[in-house]
Amino acid sequence: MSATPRNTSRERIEAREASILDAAEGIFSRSGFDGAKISDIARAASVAEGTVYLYYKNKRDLLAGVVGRFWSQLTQGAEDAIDPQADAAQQLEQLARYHLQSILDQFEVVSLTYRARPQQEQDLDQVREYVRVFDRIMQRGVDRGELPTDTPIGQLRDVFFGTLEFSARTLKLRGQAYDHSIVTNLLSLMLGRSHGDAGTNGANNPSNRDLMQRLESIQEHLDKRGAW
Amino acid sequence: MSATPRNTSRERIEAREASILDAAEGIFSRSGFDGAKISDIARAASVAEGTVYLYYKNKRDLLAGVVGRFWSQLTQGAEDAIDPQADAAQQLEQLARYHLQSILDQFEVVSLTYRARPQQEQDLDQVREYVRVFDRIMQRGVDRGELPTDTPIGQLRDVFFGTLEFSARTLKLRGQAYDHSIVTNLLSLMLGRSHGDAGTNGANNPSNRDLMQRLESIQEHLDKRGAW
DNA sequence: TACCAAAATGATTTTAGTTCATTTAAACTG
DNA sequence: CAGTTTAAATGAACTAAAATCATTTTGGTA
Repeated sequence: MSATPRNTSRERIEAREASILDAAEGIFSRSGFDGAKISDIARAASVAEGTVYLYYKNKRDLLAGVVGRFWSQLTQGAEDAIDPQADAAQQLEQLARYHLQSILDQFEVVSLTYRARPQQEQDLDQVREYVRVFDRIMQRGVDRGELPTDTPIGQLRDVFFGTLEFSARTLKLRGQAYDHSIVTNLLSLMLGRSHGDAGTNGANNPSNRDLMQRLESIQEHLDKRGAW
Repeated sequence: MSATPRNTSRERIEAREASILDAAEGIFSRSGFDGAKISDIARAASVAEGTVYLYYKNKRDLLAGVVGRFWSQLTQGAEDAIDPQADAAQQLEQLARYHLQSILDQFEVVSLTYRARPQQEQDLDQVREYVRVFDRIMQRGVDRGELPTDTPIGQLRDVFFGTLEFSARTLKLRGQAYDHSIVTNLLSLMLGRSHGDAGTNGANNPSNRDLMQRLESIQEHLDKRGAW
């Protein structure tokens, strides 16, 4: 036996790292960064305190590991949640629902993201990768002609994620649960009106597009429910 | 003389408290919460370490003081930046410009806000007060008929502040400065194309307004019946 | 079985937040 | 103004927790 031991060994090590991450995620989420003690995390992971430092060079780094894994998993989940056949608007709605639901479910971990930050920029790599899911949807929409060619993807990205995150905070603060109207309203803002530089007020009437979009979404909902 | 000594005494104490806050703001901004040492802050404020604890019961509380002062000052500045005579759209633009500029200028302090959070909710009082500046503008706009009566102020608040904050992060990340197009695009999203410096706001097509109002009343009707 | 290298351990060291007995300064009184 | 009281400030000492490292254990290999 030559390959198997190497494998099992690596598997064992990876399992141990994962169990440390799991423990850290739990303790960090429950107690926050400052409140979490390495000794608690070590105990929860069933390892000695020193062992934690074999895998992560300090507490910050451990937090970065937890946060990084969260965003990686979020990227994976987002790609699963999006129907490749759907058009840009539908995909955007799928992403928005998935995103809002996820950050509500794991609000504490999301909050921890902002602690990992200040200097170390490479901690954000997984966040950047996640954000690219949005960019791809938008770019594809532009390429297919479903969105205007001058769509400011970069700015809309901040509208999209910024709004969803602040909405999630508001919901948490008020002890409220997922609210689909947030997604619907956000999408109608983003897609319902034409964008581009302010000042060049339109040749086409955006209000009409807005109304039409709204009507269609209402009809769609009612059709599904057989409400007529 | 009875009043004067009391006064000077209080002034001296307030000055000392302010100098501790100034020192803390500087050190926290430069080193982050974890990196900042009380000993550094005390030295920067020219007081002994123990003195810091006469004014703030612990490091967290000191951070809350720094963050709270920032938001209070932001509220004051916002009220100064807004022309009471202007209409809702103009005031919103003034607030947006002021807000984006301020959080860019003091990005590190804003970031620290999210560390003060987890449990102690009353730390957010000053943030809530600041947010009310937005709410008042919007409510006044609705009351004056400049905005639709069913304007979802609460949701737009998250769009407004969420977008601006994420935009600021993006700018910081890319080392870019204040970009006015962010504000104009955000406002045209929030208020529709009727906003803008070109002034071609067309005095609101009345038939569209009628249509929209009709739509909203349909939606309201369906909402009551739980048809969604 | 013996050996080696990698992994794990936890007692020890280090660091930084917090406390508190003491000192210093300010305010009040007769 | 001297004496007394009260408040403010100090920094050495204490404490908790992060990080280190000499030692032990484990697992694979010959």
